[in-house]
Amino acid sequence: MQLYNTAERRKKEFIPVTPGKVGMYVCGITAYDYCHIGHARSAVVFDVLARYLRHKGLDVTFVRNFTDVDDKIINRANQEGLPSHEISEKYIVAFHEDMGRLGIERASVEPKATENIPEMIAMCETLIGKNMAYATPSGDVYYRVRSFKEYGKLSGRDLDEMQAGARIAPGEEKQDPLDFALWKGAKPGEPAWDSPWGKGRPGWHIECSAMSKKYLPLPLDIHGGGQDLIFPHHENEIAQTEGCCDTEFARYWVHNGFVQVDSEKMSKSLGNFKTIRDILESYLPETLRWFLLARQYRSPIDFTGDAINDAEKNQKRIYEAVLASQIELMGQNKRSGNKLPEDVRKEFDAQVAAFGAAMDDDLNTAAALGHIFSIIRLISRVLEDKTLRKSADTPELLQAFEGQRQIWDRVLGLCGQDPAVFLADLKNVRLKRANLSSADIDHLVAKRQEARAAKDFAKSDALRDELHNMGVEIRDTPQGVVWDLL
RNA sequence: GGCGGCAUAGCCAAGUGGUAAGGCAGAGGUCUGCAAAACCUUUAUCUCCGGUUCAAAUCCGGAUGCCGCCUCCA
Repeated sequence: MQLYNTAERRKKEFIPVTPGKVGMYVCGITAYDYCHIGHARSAVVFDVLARYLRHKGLDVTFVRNFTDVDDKIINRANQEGLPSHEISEKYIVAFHEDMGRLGIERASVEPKATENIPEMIAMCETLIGKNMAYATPSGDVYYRVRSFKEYGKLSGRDLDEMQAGARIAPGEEKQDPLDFALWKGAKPGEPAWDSPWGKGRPGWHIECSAMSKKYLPLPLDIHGGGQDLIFPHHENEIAQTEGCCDTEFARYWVHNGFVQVDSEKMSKSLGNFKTIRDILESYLPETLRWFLLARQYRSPIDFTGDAINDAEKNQKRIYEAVLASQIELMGQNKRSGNKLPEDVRKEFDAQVAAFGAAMDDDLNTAAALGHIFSIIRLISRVLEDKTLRKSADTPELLQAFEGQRQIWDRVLGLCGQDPAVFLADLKNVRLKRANLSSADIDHLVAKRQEARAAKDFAKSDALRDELHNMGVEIRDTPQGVVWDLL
């Protein structure tokens, strides 16, 4: 498959270092708040990448860390008057809850920074020994950026141009404005660990270098994260790991694009943060997942009411088709001797192939979803046509469809639920959103049925209009009346 | 100021050299007491200008607009 490598700014064939095995490291969260939709995107993207590589038969070791010691956590702890580890533990639990609902599989290893302090200290010592880092009198350790010749290669930056804008903040003891902290001497009240430089805590960047090196062989096949991490975080990781180990750090740098909300960047100041749990008050988890996969992972995506509603409509139609197909398969309908037209099966196979080609092309889930829809439409067409539906080989086609559905579930985490359950859940969440009750609607529907039975169409149509104004659509089917939300 | 990205129909969104996937919305049709749902049919020359090529949405140059990173951030 082709994968876009940020370091080279192009797609290239993905070839693991060790045939058949993939080592993948993705920067996880700093646990100081509930996860927002941006975290959800990153998690979904790399979840799908891992699932797809496994689907292709590769043995994937997926490491996703937790940063559980950091300024933001300490600030939060001070605000709430709690120890910092209680804050990080709380939000790690919340992370697992939220991501579990979104169908994110657990990583192979989920290390916490605080459980790998000795490895971080060891890396700092090695770098100091190589004269690539230095300790200061107050117990900080800084990386000497000028000592790493290739600094800037991932993000395409030039040290001399960066120099101009860089400054040393008051209180810092850097030898060069561009140097960054590997280890921070402890301030009173902060969590701290013993080190050769006194009590302190690790800098953010060294965590990922130490944990990736500990749990995976170098070079990593894939290192992932959000686009914002390219600089400085990933650039610094490269400097640390390559400076320390004299080996290439990662073969493929994969970065997901940002999520915007109503065309604006999510930020605390704008107050437009959308947490996963907020969204899941009003939408099903799989709908959010569909929304996030409906665009290529590198593009920015805009979270809007229309966009998430679109995702919901799409899923509804697909699950309805799945339901119809399963009913047909379980039924004992008499089969005619006719075969399906050749082009039906041809089209099915072509769309299945196109799905795989899309996934192989830098995980193009947006195109892949398009092909799912083409298959859905084909299946619906067969089920809609009385002759095609009864064809001798229709069950065979529907079985093949079922097989694909299972692949979509396994690879994308979509379309895998029992359709009746999904559609019932969907109806409930939409009722909740519309602030309507099922019982009230049933009552009006029953009244309309009475009028219809009495052939009082004026009254029955009036009731239907009333329901329509409430946002409820009536459908008269051979099996009786059903209603649905608009 | 430095680095990078994007610009495709009313909306969302694929497509990196050979004459524009898919979805939503819209239009027409089948079905229906009338509807609805479903199904069928249908809706674009790709921001602008110039260049390369037999051939460009796709490559190159320029213009305009939007966005991200450069400080914590998925």
